[in-house]
Amino acid sequence: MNFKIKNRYDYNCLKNFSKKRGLKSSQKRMLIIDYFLKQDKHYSVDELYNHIKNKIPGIGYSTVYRTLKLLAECGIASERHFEKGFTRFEPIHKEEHHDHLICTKCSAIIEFTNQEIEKIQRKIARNFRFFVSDHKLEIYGLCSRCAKKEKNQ
Amino acid sequence: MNFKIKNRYDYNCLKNFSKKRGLKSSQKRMLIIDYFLKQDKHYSVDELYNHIKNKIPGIGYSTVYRTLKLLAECGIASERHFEKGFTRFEPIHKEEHHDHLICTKCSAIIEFTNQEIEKIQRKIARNFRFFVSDHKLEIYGLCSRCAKKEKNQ
DNA sequence: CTCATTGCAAACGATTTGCATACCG
DNA sequence: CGGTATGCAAATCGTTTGCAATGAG
Repeated sequence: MNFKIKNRYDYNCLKNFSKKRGLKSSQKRMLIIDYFLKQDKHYSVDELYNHIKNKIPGIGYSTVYRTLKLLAECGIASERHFEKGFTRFEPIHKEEHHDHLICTKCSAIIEFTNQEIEKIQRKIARNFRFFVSDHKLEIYGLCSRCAKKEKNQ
Repeated sequence: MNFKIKNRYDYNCLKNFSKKRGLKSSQKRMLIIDYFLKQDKHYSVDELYNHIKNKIPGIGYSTVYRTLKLLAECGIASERHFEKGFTRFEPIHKEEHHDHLICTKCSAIIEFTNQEIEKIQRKIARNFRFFVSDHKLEIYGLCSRCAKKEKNQ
């Protein structure tokens, strides 16, 4: 098949995971993964499904759902529970951890990285003899655009 | 009625909010709020309902649910979406913001506060011209007890 | 051929709501 | 009395799963 995952790391992850689990490959799944990784956004299953159903005719909701879960399981994507009552998936870029600014008005999501915070978090964890596996920093508020609109009213 | 909310601040919040919305007070609601604030834990609706149904005979799930939503709306409690697919509510103590260490094994939740982090967050927000209203820092991993167990196996 | 993948519809669990009744002011 | 609060059951929403048909190795 011609559908290659751009990132070598992700590709190996998936390959190893598939082997371990005895999974087969499939055209549809690869197309979804390809699209998801290329877009590099914070998709809910619903959003991704709606974006993709034109591009992959006859695709089912469960397939998108199952593919995202799969990516989460093999560590290529991570599940996030921002504000509302549903899950968003985002590609993980192993190189560096990032955190989020989330606009409560327009739902824009801005990513940022900050080494100081990483450092402090490690310090805090040490204090509590806590063995860190992951962390999430989410800053909620208004993005510059929405803040401006708010002011002008 | 004899059921007073200990914290003056919370009490005023609720009073103002009720006035604005034309709400009446009710014995059951006050009992729930009282219990919730006194316990000061991270309850899911389900947990709180189960703890409280012995203490308040005939109490309904929706009442607990509606009361927690109400507290969230008037700013006395905040809704958190930790790991799993349900919501937890925690009392907000206006005095100082705190964050969480969450054990992925036993679900223990440890609270902590750290001024440095607050400072850095404000700095980051400024960089993005982001108007912060709230933030959440969650560190996931193993608490000391679970980490020890893990090691011994 | 064997077994994984898929689409569909139906199950599920958490949350939310409609409605008749109970309660508050 | 007029309108809010409550309990119950039923609706809703996102997520999961069973199953028969399809696809991959």
